[in-house]
Amino acid sequence: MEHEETERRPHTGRRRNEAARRAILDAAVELLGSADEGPVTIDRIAAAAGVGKQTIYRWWPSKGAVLLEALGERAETDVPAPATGSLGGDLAAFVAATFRAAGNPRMAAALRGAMAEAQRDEPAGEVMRAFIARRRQALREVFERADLAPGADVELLIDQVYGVLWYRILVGHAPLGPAQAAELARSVAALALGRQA
Amino acid sequence: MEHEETERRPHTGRRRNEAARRAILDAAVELLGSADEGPVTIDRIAAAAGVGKQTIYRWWPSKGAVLLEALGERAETDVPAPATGSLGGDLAAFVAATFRAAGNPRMAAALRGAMAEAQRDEPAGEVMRAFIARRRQALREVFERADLAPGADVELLIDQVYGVLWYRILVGHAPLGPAQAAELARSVAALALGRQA
Amino acid sequence: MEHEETERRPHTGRRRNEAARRAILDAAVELLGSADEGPVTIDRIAAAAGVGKQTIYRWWPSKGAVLLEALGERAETDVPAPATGSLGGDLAAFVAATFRAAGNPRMAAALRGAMAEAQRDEPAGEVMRAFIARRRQALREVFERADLAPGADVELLIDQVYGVLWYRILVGHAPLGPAQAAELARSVAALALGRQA
Amino acid sequence: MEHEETERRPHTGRRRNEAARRAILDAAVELLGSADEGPVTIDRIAAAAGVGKQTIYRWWPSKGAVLLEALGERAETDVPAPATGSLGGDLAAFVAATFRAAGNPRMAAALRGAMAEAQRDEPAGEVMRAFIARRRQALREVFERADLAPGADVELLIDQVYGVLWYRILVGHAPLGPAQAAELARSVAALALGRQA
DNA sequence: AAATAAGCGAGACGGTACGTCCAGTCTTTCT
DNA sequence: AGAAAGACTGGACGTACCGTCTCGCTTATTT
Repeated sequence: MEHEETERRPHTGRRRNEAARRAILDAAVELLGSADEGPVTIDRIAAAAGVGKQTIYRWWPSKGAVLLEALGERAETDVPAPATGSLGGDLAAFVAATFRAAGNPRMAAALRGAMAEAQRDEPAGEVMRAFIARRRQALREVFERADLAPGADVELLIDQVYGVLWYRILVGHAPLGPAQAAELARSVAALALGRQA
Repeated sequence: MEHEETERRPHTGRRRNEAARRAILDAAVELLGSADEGPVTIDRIAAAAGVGKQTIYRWWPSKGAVLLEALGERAETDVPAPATGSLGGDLAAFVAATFRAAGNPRMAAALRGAMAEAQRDEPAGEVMRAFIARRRQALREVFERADLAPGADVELLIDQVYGVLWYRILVGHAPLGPAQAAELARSVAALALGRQA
Repeated sequence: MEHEETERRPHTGRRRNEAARRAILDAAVELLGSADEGPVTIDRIAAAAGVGKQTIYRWWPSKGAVLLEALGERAETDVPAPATGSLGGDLAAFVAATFRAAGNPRMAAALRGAMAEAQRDEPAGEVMRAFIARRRQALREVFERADLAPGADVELLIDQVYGVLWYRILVGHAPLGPAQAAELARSVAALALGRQA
Repeated sequence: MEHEETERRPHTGRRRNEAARRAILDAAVELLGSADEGPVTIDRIAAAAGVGKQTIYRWWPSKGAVLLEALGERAETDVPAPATGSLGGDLAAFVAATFRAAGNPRMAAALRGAMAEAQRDEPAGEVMRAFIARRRQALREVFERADLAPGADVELLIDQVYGVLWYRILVGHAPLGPAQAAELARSVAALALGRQA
């Protein structure tokens, strides 16, 4: 945890806050991922980030909000928008990247903790909804590029992709591998295009 | 403990008080549902049930386990197995009943709380998996009565039904009304039968 | 307690099990003595005696009462009344025997626990006062056999013997050896006889 | 973490709240004294002091330690060191003040509870020994000012004063009035000076 | 011999207090 | 003025005992 952060952010007063903000988010993701070492507490995030607790509460309203913002940043970079030219291809690429990111055990643990937090903590719930909305928008754009069957309900299609993903993350009854991603993409593409799965 | 000394002394001492068990489960659902009055604590469940805390901990490993067992019982009675003669009809009936039960604000609050609990508490997670497995089995039987398209993946179909349901319960971005139930049922039936949605 | 309401129904049913009573008292002393293995609880006494808890509560009003009765029996046999012919000799013998009994680490632990119990539990307090009174009476007889100085206050002399003993048992700031016994006996004898210590 | 940076950083962070410390000790004595209203619990001390439980456990190892520290402070002020010029006078004054303080029913109840606590709780026992040692030292100074008989054992004399006191507090078989104090002082002075009582 | 009365070991029960842990806030000191 | 350190209130947690209350069984007395 306490690597030599020596040169930057030695703790001087004044507006040196951006480095602290980064350290907090990084520590949060780090701790969320390594779930075996006990629960993720604010004290532990602060200690890992080399930061006072008050510095966390200055910028985020609650523990859950920190965790979700940390995850949001991560997801953004892990799932780039694909453009293969066909809905089937785009969907396959998108779902595969999403499953790959979420299938990482540390990330899965983080998402589970974040979703649990969002159920209890209203500020965290808000951050979760924003996070979810951004992810849905990314997938929506995939569908909007395509020539969908008449009557296809894009919101339901999005729900079917993310619903299956979250359901599996939270319950853990099925793996999140490439094969599962492909099959889900195929199934949803069939619904979208009005063709046989 | 339970090695087979069967023949002698099958049980000594006072028996488990079934009335207390019922009171605990009922109080748990009751409190989970009325989430606005602060968090659901073991002390409050015990007080509401007129029971000592130890009596709860004697029979359940954690708070979450109590809540989930309570929910499991409730779900069992709220969603009877349908038999309309067609997959479309059965599925429509099943999903409608499920959405109706889960759409009840108290039940939804209870399910959200229980799923959150399951993420943090390993014993609760186990009970949640058992609960989920029972619900999946009920839906599986609906599919197994029908003449599915070759290559239809029943487990994925089940995931799509419950995935969408849980995703909406937990994120709250879409209602759980009869119209939504019907549309989801139609969509999954199309996948199952290999026909156009 | 259950005196003879004689005429009707002299006694039906199973009789009190004397072996159980003995086992309970023995287990109590045993556990009181071995203080290192955690606190002496009713459950542990019952288990050690091979007896149900109810059997203890049928015959004693509280935990403390059991412990004190157990100790009382023990003390009775450990300190026989001496008769050396002189107050100095009798007192020396009596105090020496008392110190020897109370100096046994197991016995000391038992006495400490019993006195603590007596402070919190009224029934135990009563048993303690009875126990104390019997011990005082034994010592009083030693003084009454002697030719005391005029104005010697026997009750105060008794207090000085047992006061020093209990004080040292409870606080543990000084040993309870033969030398200490002899010195205390000499000091009190001097007071009693109105001579120089 | 804590390598020897000794020289710098004498203390960071919020300081111990002295007002809270006082409130806790005062509440403890207050509750100990009014023993009729049920047992003295940590929760009740905390509530009466307007303090979180953790603040108590941060500074004292157990309930008994709190009670004893509270009593120690009280005793210090209740029994000032006398200086009448003679051992008999000093002793009479000291014992009278001590009996008066301990004879107060609230104080007596508090002392009984504290001694009981000290028997069960090792940390409390330690605090009790420190308390006892301070009281003994105060009395020892009375003796050391005087011209004692050769061979007088000061420690035994102290034991005889406090032994009788504690014995009567704990067993309750005799009052703690001025007459009793005077008689005890006279008796111990006689032993100390080697004269007739 | 059957009926009736306890006593018994086992162990679940309602309660109460314990001591621990975290969240989120407040305060002190250092830079 | 802003940050780290860390004490603060509050409140839930899960554990430990107490003393009571059944169970199913055994042992004695009465009919």
